[in-house]
Amino acid sequence: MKKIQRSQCPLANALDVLGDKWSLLVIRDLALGASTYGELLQAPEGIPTNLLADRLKRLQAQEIVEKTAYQQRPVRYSYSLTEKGNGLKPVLLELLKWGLAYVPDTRLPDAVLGKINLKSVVRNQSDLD
Amino acid sequence: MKKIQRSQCPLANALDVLGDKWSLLVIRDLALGASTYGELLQAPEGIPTNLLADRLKRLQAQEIVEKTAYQQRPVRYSYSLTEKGNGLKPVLLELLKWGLAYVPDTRLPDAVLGKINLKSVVRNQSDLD
DNA sequence: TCATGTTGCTTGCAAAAAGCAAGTCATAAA
DNA sequence: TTTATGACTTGCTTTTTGCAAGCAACATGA
Repeated sequence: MKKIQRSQCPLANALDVLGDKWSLLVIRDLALGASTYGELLQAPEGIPTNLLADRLKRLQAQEIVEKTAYQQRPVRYSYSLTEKGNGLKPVLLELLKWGLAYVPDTRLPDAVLGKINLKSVVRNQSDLD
Repeated sequence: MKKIQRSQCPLANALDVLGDKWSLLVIRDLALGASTYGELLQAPEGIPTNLLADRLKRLQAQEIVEKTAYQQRPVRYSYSLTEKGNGLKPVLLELLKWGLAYVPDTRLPDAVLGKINLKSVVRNQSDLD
């Protein structure tokens, strides 16, 4: 069932996993502290529930996201980024900076401003921690 | 027919433009020196010609790419990155570094190695190890 | 002049993915 | 017993993707 890779280019391979409109938004929300399925559904972009389920499966298969049951009866799950997932934070930050710089009518919500260190315009892995 | 934006998040807006499997690959090739339609078609990933035409149109509409006729009789066109398009290079670099660091069986072709600031790639790659 | 080739696309169509609404299942609380 | 919540799944329509062809404007060679 595994697809063969389009090329050995690391960028093409990254896009095979992340090249859609939702995956990086899910990763954004996990990076900003969301952890349950319900919280991820609350994102302002309104991801359809079947797509959220699909993306979480794919991201788990890629070991970018992990799922753990944090309680039993009733069982409740929490999602979080793996180390590989955390490795995407510099990507999120560069895309964010590009959007802010070049796409009109974009801004960071105040709630997010507190979590990101935009002063360090240089990429810094701990910016989104 | 301009779509309304999903949210004001700069990341979401960036993904509305770039969130697919081909756009950033086209931008990669332009950044690496490709300039004609035919050259862009030669990318190892094998982009279908109708999708290349579509992506070039969309990227021009977003002012990420510009098209100029560099000769008449016969008319020949060259594509290049605008300043907005060049602003995506840090994004390409971070995605590339992530792919190199975390996706198995990826590598940079020798032809590309000469064109990229290898120091920054290597330095950050070791940070991720 | 005619056949052939090259560049830069467009068109048609089947298959895959996205998007929307509704349904399901295991509890838990009222 | 009814209602509610979390975490999804299913069904169906619309949109996008991915081939394969086709086409127009020249250029070149016989």
